Amino acid sequence: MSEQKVKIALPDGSVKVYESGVTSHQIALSISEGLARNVLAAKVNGEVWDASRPILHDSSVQLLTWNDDEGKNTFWHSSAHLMAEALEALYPGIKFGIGPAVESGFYYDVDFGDQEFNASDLEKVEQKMTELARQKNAYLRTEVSKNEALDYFGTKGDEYKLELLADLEDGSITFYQQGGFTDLCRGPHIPDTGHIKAIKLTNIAGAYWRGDEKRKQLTRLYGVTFPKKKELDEYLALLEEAKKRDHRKLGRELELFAFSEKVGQGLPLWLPKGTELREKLAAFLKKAQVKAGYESVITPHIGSKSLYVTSGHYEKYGQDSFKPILTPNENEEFLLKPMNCPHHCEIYKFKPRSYKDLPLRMAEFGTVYRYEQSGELHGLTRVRGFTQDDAHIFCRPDQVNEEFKQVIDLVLYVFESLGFKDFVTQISLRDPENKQKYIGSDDVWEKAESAIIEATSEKGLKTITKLGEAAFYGPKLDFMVKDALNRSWQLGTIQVDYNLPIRFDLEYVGSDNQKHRPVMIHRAPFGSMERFVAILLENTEGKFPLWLSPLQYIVLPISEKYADYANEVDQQLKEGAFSGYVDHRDEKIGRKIRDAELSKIPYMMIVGEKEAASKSVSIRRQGAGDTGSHDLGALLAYMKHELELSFTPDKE
RNA sequence: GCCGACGUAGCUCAGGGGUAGAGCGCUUCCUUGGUAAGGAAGAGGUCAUGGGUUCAAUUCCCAUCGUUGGCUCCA
Repeated sequence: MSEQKVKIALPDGSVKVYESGVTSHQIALSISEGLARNVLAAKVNGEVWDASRPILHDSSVQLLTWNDDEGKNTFWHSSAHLMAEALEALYPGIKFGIGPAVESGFYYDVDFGDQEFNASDLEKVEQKMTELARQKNAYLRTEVSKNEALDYFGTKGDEYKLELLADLEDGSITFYQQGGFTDLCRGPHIPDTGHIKAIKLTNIAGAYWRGDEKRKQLTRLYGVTFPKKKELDEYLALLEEAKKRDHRKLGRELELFAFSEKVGQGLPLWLPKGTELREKLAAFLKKAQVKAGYESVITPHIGSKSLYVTSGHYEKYGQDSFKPILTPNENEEFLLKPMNCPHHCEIYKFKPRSYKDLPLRMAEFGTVYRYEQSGELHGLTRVRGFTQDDAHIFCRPDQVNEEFKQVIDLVLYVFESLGFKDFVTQISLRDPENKQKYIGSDDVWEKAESAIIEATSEKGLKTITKLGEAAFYGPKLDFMVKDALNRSWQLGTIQVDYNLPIRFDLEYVGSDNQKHRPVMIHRAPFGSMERFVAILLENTEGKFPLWLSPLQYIVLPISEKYADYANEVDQQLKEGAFSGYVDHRDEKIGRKIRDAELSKIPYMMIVGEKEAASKSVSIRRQGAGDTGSHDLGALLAYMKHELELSFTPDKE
């Protein structure tokens, strides 16, 4: 093999020979001109490279375009540089933090110094970006020494880049330059700014430098760009669509829940229909829990401060939580409960436990109160008073694995029954750099973490792992679901805890007649009723299956003449345990149908002369239009059948 | 908590230094209509709250409260 040739393996399995030093762009060009125009970067031996970077050795090459996630990523990262260039041109002397691509778009953190910048200036920046993009400036990669780099940003006076440089090793530092802007960056980048055809700067926000709230807050500018104007329009249309699924809007429209300034921030009021929905969800889970061997308990909303001193909650959160409530004369301190586990531990201690009693599975829809920072409150997803579908499993160490796997099954059953298909399972571990955030010894943490890792892998779950996301008393397996705007929320959670049993001195008598320490598994398949309902709303747009829908039917008489028959139908449905009502308004049928459709009621039953005469109803399913006339008795049987099916996943 | 934006009728929103408007909803009347909006009339607002500037503030300024997009946090 000559030194001058390289073998390039392409994803289709073909291998082609090129001159050494060939670029991905040239490879693309050898395939087709159109492809070459669209190539943004290339994956060379698994690493994303600039399309213009010479390939010197035999390699596998995957050309990346806008249709590849990595292509998009590169595109947006380059767009961040373009935005920085525009900003520097408009606001000389500003300093830059970091500017990465994110899930949909990019941002750059900027220190504007004394210069004013607000949302209304974004348009100006967009225009400048468009102007610079049209210049089709190439993104040029240069390798620099650490000293050169320090010198450049020292002269420029950008302390943020200097700080970033401090952590980098000499010999691995690259600059990228396009037009008049040079940035410290490991790349890769798209060939030139000309690819960026549609630009939208979406919002600005404060963001702490290096995510540290003790450090300076920079201005973060978010944006998104596309290679075609049409794609930007589609993206904006998608955002508009997402607004329709906003649970706060749906909660108001469907009269599910509300907030009142007078009651207080983050304290939801459940309206009758929302309560109906929530109670149906709770009943669904309770039924599954009875099958899985859980027992229900009820504990008070407050507990003596000493309970939380024992659990460690007071030490970890006492400063940031609602202050203790005092008895009037004795000044005894009570806390609003932030978690149910301490109460459940006390139930465990009610009497001596034998190894034969375990596992003990204690479930409670327990309402808890936490002082969440005001800036964090968000609709029903982040509130200060909420109800967990909580349970604690007290078991022997040899039972942890089996119990944990059974809980995974329960969570999967719940998710499946409610139609959540796109969820991510996340193993949330302790931050090894920051152990003082947690209680307990390394030894028990290792046991708990490996218990989770083993059980999830035995279940064959595809997981991601995040450090620093554990609870203070133990690691978790979290089930994350996205909202309408693609933001991830933790719903289900399962936690292994060796610590609270020690703190509460929980024991059981083993077969050896010795005292042993049980292990606790904390778990909540919904997470909280509030957040679960919120995410369910965003995922279903409020179009609930029959069994969940707060209103299951509405009877629509053609005119007031058929009111009696409508009432008769209503009565029979009520006797069949369905919830709904008759729309007796003095409106035309078209109007009644429209309103019922918009209220997302699953069954609309239209009754008029024909139906009254034949004891039938004309059925319209929400979203599906007229489905013809049906005998009332047969309909009731069908609806009951539909309910049965709903509780078994994988129907239809 | 921090940075930014916003707060006008039940809802969605327009307006703007001289004490307010639309559509929907609501009430009443007419209409008795067959599968996504029938017609008419009417009621409804201390323009979030508190200060300041001004002859005059809902409008401008400040603060507070609330909402919201992020950041940080999240038992």
